[in-house]
Amino acid sequence: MVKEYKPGEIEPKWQAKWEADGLYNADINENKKKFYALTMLPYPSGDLHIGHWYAMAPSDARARFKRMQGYNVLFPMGFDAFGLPAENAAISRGIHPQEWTFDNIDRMRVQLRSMGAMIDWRREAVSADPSYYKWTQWFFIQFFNNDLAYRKRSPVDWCPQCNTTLAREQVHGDDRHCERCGTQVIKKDLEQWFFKTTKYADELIDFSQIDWPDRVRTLQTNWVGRSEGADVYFKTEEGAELTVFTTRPDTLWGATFMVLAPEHPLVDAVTTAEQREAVRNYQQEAAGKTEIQRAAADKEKTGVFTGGYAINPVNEARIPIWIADYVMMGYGYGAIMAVPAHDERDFAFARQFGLEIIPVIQPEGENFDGETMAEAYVGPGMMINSAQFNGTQVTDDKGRKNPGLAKVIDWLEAEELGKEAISYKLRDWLISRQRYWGAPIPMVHCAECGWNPVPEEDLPVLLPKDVEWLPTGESPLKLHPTWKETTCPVCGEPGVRETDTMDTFMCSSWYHLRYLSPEYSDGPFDPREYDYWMPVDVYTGGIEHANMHLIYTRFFHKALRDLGITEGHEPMLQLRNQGMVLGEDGEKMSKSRGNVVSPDDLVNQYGADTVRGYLMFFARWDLGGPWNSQGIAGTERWLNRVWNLFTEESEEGEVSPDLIKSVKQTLHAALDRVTRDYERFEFNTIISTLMELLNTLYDAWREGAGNHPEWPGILETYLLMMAPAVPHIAEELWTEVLGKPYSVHNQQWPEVDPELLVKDEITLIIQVNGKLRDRIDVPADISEEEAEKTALTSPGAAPFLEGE
RNA sequence: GGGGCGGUGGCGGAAUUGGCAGACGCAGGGGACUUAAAAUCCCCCGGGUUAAACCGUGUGGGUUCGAGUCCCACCCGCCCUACCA
Repeated sequence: MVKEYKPGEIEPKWQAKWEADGLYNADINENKKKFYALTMLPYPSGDLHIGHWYAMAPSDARARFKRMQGYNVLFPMGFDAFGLPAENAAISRGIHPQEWTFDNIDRMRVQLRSMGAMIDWRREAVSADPSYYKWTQWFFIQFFNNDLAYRKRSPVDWCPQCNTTLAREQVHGDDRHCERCGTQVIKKDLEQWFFKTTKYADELIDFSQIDWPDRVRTLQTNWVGRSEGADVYFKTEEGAELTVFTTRPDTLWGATFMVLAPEHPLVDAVTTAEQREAVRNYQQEAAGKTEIQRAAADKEKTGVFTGGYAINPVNEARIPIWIADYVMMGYGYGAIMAVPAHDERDFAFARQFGLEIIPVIQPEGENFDGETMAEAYVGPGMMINSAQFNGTQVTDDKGRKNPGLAKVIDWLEAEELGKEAISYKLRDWLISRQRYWGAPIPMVHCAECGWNPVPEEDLPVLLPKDVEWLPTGESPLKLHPTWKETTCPVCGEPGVRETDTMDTFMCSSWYHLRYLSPEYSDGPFDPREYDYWMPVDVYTGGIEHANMHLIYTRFFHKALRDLGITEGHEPMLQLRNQGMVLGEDGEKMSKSRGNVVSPDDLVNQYGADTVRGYLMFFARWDLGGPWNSQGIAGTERWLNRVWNLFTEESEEGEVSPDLIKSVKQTLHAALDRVTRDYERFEFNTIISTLMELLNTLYDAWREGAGNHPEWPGILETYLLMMAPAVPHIAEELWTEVLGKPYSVHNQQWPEVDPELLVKDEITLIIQVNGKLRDRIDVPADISEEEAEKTALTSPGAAPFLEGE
């Protein structure tokens, strides 16, 4: 009955059967524990990439493992279908974005099916579908009605290539480039829609309820950038209020000048006639160069004196006001008190322009002199030159945890000169995009009534199909002759639609909810499904979204919770990130480099199971690494050998009970390890353990173990252990070769027999002074004295024991 | 400047968390089978030695009977972030 292993035949066969049987349909079942395994949905950019497989296939294997453990597992899939590449294709190739997108989705669905994943396709959701974006718009309106969305004019990042604004998170690198096209962004002053993500800043850095990687927690914590300190109310000499934020209120007495961001609104007022020209020039220079050079790392400090003065509220000192581009309008108040003695940047600035330096913190054994200090002192010490606070000790701690700081803050509050304050780097989320292929922002502007949301019964606000594509890349929505004309939902007079669309991260912030009930029309999701499936138990995907999608979706959930739409504080309990598959040359895969590995070709050549197995095996999943096209042969050989072991006639011979026992011990040790490794996302050692175990089984089989009555049971357990990783071959061998009832994927994950984990013989490792001298097999229940005696008399160790 | 991750054979990587370093696989070498090749199977595969000793997990110290693993100091690579007051 020797059949050849032909993945090209068995894989499509089982995929079709599983689908026809609805094997992986996940329905509410109150008698079973649910498990929501979510993997990040792809953007339909063309073909499925090996990176998609790398992310999804091991996630699928783990979801299957959970299913075999008895969970009711939901493993859905969908498409993040709005976005700029579709529009670029439209401009360059004259294809409508919708056509381009949905054609790609059709192709990717086929490719995804070839993976043999346990996707419940009934739950597929596509964000560009009107039945989906209706609810994206609905969420916008909920936010607007509850003071979480607002419109504001502000300087925003603008990509001249993509012709749109970007969220702060989408601007990368030293040179402030657009994350998509790499073009340097410029600042534009525009009226845009924002979400109040900052309202949740503190909650977003609280990870106490979720099991997320340290790396992501750190990234998000840094991104939110919480600083504790105080606001201090300075005044200009003319009496205008000029508040600053500082983390070091203890150094207030050492403030010898003040620096405003060049764009600060008070600059004009404080600038004197003599300085006006210099200030203007500097402002223009700063605005022109913007971000690019302002961010340059080791840049020399530049700045201009305004001619104006501020009064330090703690000692009435009259200090000069400068403007300099090292102070950013976007953080704090865009104004700082400069304490050159205790801040490196202020120190550099003071030395550059010959400004006064007054030390106010002194560690023991030091005697600072502002004239001669070589660098700013930022450590702890005792307050000096600080009036009634002289002698107060300040530590390294931040905020009120630092007793010295707390004392100063209390005093500032008592005297009404300032107050405790917390500042964040996190900005509100800018969601307006000047693009066509996105969910229209469902707002109407009326000269009388201002901005108002489209009534719920008029949702969705549909994208018009008949649009013209201009090579300038300007949004065709804005240029459409009639689309924006409507009536004001409040007064009924003519109104104008918002022609901007929403950032696609808005769509992906809630797709895990749409999966629950993609057909549901009474709300964004069916509450019954929500109650059963949410929260997501494990979320897998790339780490590149740490400061974007993964912050947005947490914000979204918390905001919806406060609106009574969702429950619980977090959408995803556990997060695990895979690494990246690089090209064979060690570089990032790209068409231009010609180092792209196509999963379709690999599936044609080796079959999906081999590709899945190799993706789990070839690197640590969380690290990834360069593709090695030779290495896949090892996985191919493994599956061939598995096939042969199951299909070849047994060798002649009797086998000893000892051998069978030792095989079973190896089997259960492997089972123990594979079970543990699935829990830990350590996929590479799952495959290597299975390979190792196969080698053991083959050796035993050659000695005649195949004739032993326990042999079939051993093979069954081996198949069950393989099933999550390589589902097709496991099914074929289970159903067709072993003749067991369909389906292997409905079987229980085997239990480890603890008795088989106990070895009856162990190898005694004999070390003398830490060096290996001998190894002797002894019974596992050997007594301590016996072991000691064996060790001391061992032939290997004896020569090294002389003279001890 | 700040933060994170990492450094183990020719390569990807193991090492049950302080106890046999290099599992498993790739590549390589040798052999069997074959007219031949492929496939398959067997053996070898860190350095060193006839064999041992000995050396060996980025470097230098330390703790320990014993360190890839813990502590201190440093070097290198990659990624993120950045004049954040």
